[in-house]
Amino acid sequence: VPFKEFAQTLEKIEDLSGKKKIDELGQFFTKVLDFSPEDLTACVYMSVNQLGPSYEEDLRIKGDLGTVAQQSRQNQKTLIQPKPLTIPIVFNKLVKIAKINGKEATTTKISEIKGLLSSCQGIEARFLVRMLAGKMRIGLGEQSVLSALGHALTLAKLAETNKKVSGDKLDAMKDTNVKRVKTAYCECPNYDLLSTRKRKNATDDNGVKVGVFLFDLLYFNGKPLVREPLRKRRELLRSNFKKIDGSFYFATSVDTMDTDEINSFFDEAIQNKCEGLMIKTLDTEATYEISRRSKSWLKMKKDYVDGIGDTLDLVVMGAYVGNGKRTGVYGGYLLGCYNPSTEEYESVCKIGTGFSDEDLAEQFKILQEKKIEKAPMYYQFDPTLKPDDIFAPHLVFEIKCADITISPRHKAASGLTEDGKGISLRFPRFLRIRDDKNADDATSSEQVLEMYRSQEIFANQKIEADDGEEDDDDVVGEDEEKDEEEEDLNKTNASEGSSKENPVEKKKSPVKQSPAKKDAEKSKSPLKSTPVEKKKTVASIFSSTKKSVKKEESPIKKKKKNEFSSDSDSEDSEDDAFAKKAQPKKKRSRVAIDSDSE
DNA sequence: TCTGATGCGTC
DNA sequence: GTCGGAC
DNA sequence: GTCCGACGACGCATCAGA
Repeated sequence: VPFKEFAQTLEKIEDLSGKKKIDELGQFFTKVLDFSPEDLTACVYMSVNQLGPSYEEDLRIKGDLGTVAQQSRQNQKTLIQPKPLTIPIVFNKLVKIAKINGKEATTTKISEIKGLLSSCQGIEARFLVRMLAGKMRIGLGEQSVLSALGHALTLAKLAETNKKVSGDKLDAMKDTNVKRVKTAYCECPNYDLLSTRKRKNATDDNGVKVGVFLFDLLYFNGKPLVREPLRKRRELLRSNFKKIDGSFYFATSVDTMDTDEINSFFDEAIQNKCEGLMIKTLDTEATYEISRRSKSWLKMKKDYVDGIGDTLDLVVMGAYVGNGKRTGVYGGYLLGCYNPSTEEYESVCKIGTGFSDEDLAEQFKILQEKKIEKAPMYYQFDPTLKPDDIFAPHLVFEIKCADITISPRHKAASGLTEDGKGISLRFPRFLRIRDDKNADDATSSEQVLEMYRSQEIFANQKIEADDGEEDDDDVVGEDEEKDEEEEDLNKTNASEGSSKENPVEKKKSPVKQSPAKKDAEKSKSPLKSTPVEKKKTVASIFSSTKKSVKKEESPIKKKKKNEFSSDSDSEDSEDDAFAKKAQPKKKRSRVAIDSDSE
């Protein structure tokens, strides 16, 4: 298969929308199957920008090679046209490059890449560069590639048997084959967890005890269990494996249909330092599907509830230029809290999500007038966080986060802690601009520290209380108290003023969906007492104890905030880079050939 | 050989 | 991990 | 409801450079 064909397909896909992307790729795969089926594997991998199954040894091209690739592009004199590239040539070359290591590895890789690039013609270079940069940006990912494969198999089969089928029938056949492909994909035991992740010092001498909490069984004695309902998988898990104190446990769980029980269990989980619960159906739609969100696996976390969870008002110290669909506006910001005693702003976190396109456009405009030459003395941040643009303290963002953590990079409250370590936020997201606050009204360093501490105290109080007992039952009873805890949660909210424009706190459900199965039934589950209308579904709740281990997640649609947003200005930055001159400081360009799931 | 920076994976 | 946008 | 691609903190392993 000529590489050019592939590149042209990618180009088309980029311009198409919706299902047409899948059709296009499906047709390409069909052609491949027809002409040189042996190339199909490489084609599939390259479509998802991988060099092999992820359980195999790391086949990732490292170093800042994406930029190298871009830059070396301009130096191509292209005097003679080398012979055309093919899929296997490119694929094998990339694998080879990825495997180079040892002394001079980077230099060798660079020259190999230059070589490959100079063989490129026309459109080929663009996609090669994108592959090296780790971002294909054609709006087509793993799920769509699987669908395309299903389509291709259908078409190939039909061609082979010389059958003709009409529209609806064809679509139905495609659907079945897509399903087959996806099921097979789930059943192949090539999950990441099977690859031995090399950790040099597995014995953790930080005093932190580490344990594995088993919660599912997908493959046993050579048989995939993916199509079995959770109840059965769990039964097999529990009857065939043994708990080992200190290392292997079964995830703590409760089987119930009662939302009060769920709420109690949730509270308990939080007190035990868990992030929350996974709520799963035991029997209905309870098979296992990877890489997917569904209603039969729901995540319940405290920070999903409006008005609960940590909220801070932080000053925009600087911003970073946006990439991809954020080109032309800022893609993220550096935020800080205010330390009144030193009159300094100390970085707390960067922020890059929660914005609508409209938000970003508006902010870009506002901030142009606040730009200053260089970071003032009273801005405290790690050099590695240096923003592309720096602003005078002015704009204040309200931010929500899941947790407050000690940070190796950020400076917040670093003058107030014993060890001089700073504080940062886990999973920060933008809520809105606080027009009503000046920069020095922002959350103070002291408040940030206070929030961190009360979070710790909160988590500790229960642990101390029942220290010594339980801690390792696989089925946990329910809790009793819970009201005082919610108060504590509220206390950590630093945006007192919020209520101003938010007289009525719309409480959002703390439940979101997760990967696994698809449609089940409707279920809404407010944290506060209100019982839930449920059909016959049984909920099974998982959580781990103490220093928890967690997995799985997913979002449920929020409310719509602004129904509208100005057109997104996606631009092709590397193409621009070709046209112009070497992109001067394209910091942080990722250079893996990757995609983080198999 | 050591160390600081950073790639890349986890959440 | 979170989130918004397009379909 | 799905899928995709913007973006977060942080820790380990690795590599360039001393």
